[in-house]
Amino acid sequence: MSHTYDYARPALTVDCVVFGLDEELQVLLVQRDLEPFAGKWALPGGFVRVGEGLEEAALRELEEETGLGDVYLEQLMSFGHPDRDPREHVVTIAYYALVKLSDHSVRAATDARDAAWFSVTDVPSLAFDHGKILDVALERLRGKVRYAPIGFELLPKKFTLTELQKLYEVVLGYELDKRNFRKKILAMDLLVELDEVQKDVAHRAARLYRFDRRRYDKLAKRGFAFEL
Amino acid sequence: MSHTYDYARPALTVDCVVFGLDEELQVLLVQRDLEPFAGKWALPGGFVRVGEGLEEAALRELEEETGLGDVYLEQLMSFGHPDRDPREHVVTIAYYALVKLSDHSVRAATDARDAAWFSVTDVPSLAFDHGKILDVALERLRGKVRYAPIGFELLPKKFTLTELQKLYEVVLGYELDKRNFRKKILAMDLLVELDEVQKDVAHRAARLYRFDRRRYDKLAKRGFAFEL
DNA sequence: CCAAAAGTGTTCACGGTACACCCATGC
DNA sequence: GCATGGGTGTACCGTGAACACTTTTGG
Repeated sequence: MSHTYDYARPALTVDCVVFGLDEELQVLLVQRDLEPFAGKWALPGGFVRVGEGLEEAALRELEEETGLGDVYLEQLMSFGHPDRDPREHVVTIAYYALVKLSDHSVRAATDARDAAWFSVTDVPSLAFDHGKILDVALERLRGKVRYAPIGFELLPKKFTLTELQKLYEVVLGYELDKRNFRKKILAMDLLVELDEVQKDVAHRAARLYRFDRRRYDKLAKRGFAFEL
Repeated sequence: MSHTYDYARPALTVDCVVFGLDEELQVLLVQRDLEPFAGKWALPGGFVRVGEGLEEAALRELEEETGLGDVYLEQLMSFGHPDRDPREHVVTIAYYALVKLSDHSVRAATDARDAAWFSVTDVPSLAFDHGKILDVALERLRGKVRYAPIGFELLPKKFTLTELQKLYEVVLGYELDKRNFRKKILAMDLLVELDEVQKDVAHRAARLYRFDRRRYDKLAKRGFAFEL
C-alpha cells in the first residue's frame, strides 16, 4: 500500500453510550483497568483498527467489553479536542445504543472487565470527556425519541401501552396524559394489538402490543412523520 | 510524549459542505489537483493535524482552499468506510457551513486551487464519497432549518420578509403562503423592524429586518422553540 | 398610468389538551 | 370485597391552512 498520506496523525477511537430502560433510564459504564484514569468509570469503547468500519468498530468494542450484541446503534458525534486524552491527541467518534434490558439480562455486569448499569440521574464522574459525551447523547435521545420511533428499542418486543407511556415519561422527564397518549399512539396505526395479555400481575392484566416496523417504513416512505 | 497508543491507525480528515444562497441553493466545491481523483470536483477539506481541534481544522482548510472565513459551522457526521479512499483507510469528519454570499463575494472562485459554486440541483460527480456526504448535509440542512434559526446565516444582516420566505422555499423545496409566513415569523418576535427599506428596486421598496439573536437566545433558554 | 412587488385579515377545520369514572383481576 | 392498575369519551381552544385585494413606488 502506498503511504502518500503518512504524516503524524491523531489516534482514532469509538465510544458508545449504551442506554437501557428500567424504572429509570440507565447507562452502561465500564471500569477502566489501565491508565490513564485507571479505576474510573468510562464509556465502553476503543481503538478503530485499520480497515474496519466505524460502526463495525463500535459493535466490536461493545461485544468485547460488555458482551452486548444486537443493539440499535447510531452515530452521535465526534469529539476531538487535542487535550481530551492526557497522553496524546485522540479523536473519538461517539455512538449511542439502545438495548432491551429485558432481553440481554445484566450479563454485562459479570464480565471480566467490570461493567455496570447506572441511572442517568446518578452517574459517577467519568474518565476523559465522557461526561460531556453522555450529556450530548442524552440530549439527542430526548430530542429524537419524540420524532422517530426509536423508543421501542428500549422495550421488549411485546409491551403494554402503560409501559410505552412510562418510557416516554422517563426519557422526556415529564408526565403524559393517559387518554391522550393512547389516542395519539393508536391513531398512528403503528402498533399491533396482540391476542395476549400480561402475566403474573396482581391486578387486571393489560393487553400487549408490538411495534409494526414494516408498516412504519411503508408509511414513512409516503411522508408520514412519527411524532410523540 | 509516551506512545502507549501507537498502533497502526486510520488517517483523519475533515471535509466541509459549504452552502450559500442565490436564486438556488449553492454548494462550494474545489477541483482536486492531486491524485486520487485529480481534476474531479470535491468538498474542500484536508488532514487533521496532531494537536488541532476538529472545528479548527475545518476552518483552517476552508480558509486555505477557498479563502472563506467567518462562517456558521456545525459538525455533520463522520464517514469511515475503509474503502472510501482508494489508497488507505481515511476517516473523515464532515462539517457543513452556511455563508452569506452577499458578504463574501465569489472570491473563492478566483483562488489558485480552482473553487466554484454549484447549484445543488446540478452538482457534478464528486471525488471519494463526497456525493453521499453532500446528500447527508442537504438532508440535515432541510431538517434543521425548520426548527432552528440557522436560515439567517444564509442571508445578509438586513433582509426583507420576502427574501426570508424565498430562502425557506428554496431550501425546503416547496412554496409558502405569504400572509401565513409573515404572520408566523413576526409572531415569534425574533425580527427587528428597521427604519430602512430596500434601495434600487423598480417597485415599492420593502421594509428591512434583522434577526435578533440576543432575543432568540433569551427566549430559547426559557423553553421557546423556533419552528418554521 | 402601468408594472411589479409590498403589505394586510378573516374564516374554517383539525388536532392538542384538559379532565373523571367504571372495569377487570388477583389476593 | 378491596386494592391496583386498565381502559375509555367529550368539550374547548388555539394553531395551521386557505384565500384576494389594495397600496406604494419607479419607470
